[in-house]
Amino acid sequence: MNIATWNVNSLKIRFNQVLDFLVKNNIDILCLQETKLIDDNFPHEEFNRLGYQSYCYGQKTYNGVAIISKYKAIEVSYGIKNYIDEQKRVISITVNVNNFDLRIICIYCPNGQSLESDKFRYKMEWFYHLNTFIYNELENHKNLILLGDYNIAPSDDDVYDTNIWQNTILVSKDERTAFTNLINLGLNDLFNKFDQPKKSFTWWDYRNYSFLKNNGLRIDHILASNSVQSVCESFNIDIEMRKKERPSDHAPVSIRIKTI
DNA sequence: ATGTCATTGCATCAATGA
Repeated sequence: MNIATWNVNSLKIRFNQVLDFLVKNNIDILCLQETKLIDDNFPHEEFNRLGYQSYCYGQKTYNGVAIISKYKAIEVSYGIKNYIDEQKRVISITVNVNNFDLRIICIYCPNGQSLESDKFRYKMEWFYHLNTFIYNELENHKNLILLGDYNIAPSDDDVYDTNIWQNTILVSKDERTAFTNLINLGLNDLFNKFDQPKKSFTWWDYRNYSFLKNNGLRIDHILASNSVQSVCESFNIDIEMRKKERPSDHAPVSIRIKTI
């Protein structure tokens, strides 16, 4: 079973690339971020035609998340439970595959802009509520995967230049603590389960030929509970999609898990 | 490297967010 996450930076613009990615990689479940589509405009029929169900939680202009799945969801939930947030950043589904209940949570974490900004305070508040939410989700779902754009590079290995990326947004101590706090709930960063090339990144700024120079950050992550980690067979960052014409600034990240 | 890209509103570009 192949499960992926991708910040597409507008599903409208990236639609054909998404279809291509799904088919070429035989993706079973894809989590999307920054769809930038209201739910009325979501292309459910087109995904249907390829054999996928789709679940969306979007808004105009900004944010927006969705899950595309070959398996029909037995449960769908929107947002972070008990946290009122106008920004559409979280959607979760449960699927049942061969009597294996799998909880998939797709997240688009706030960027935070700069450490002094109101947006940073919102980011920290948001992660606090996400943590409580995931704690509760883990109580109810043993097999859980949390995928998406975290807007946090967890360690200095996850940035191309530690001189530039030091005590700034995406790498600050507080943000890294928020990431560690999620791990401490009983999750594993599946990137670390396998040997990875040095300088593996998932996002490159559109500016300054960043991708050409591999000036990137690893901010898109797949975290999984122990039971899911134990059946995970591979982890891949698909940088080919970042090489396409008119690409997203993020590359898709995917895993393969043994279906029980 | 604040030298790109996507969206919106009312415009044939500026403002905003990432």
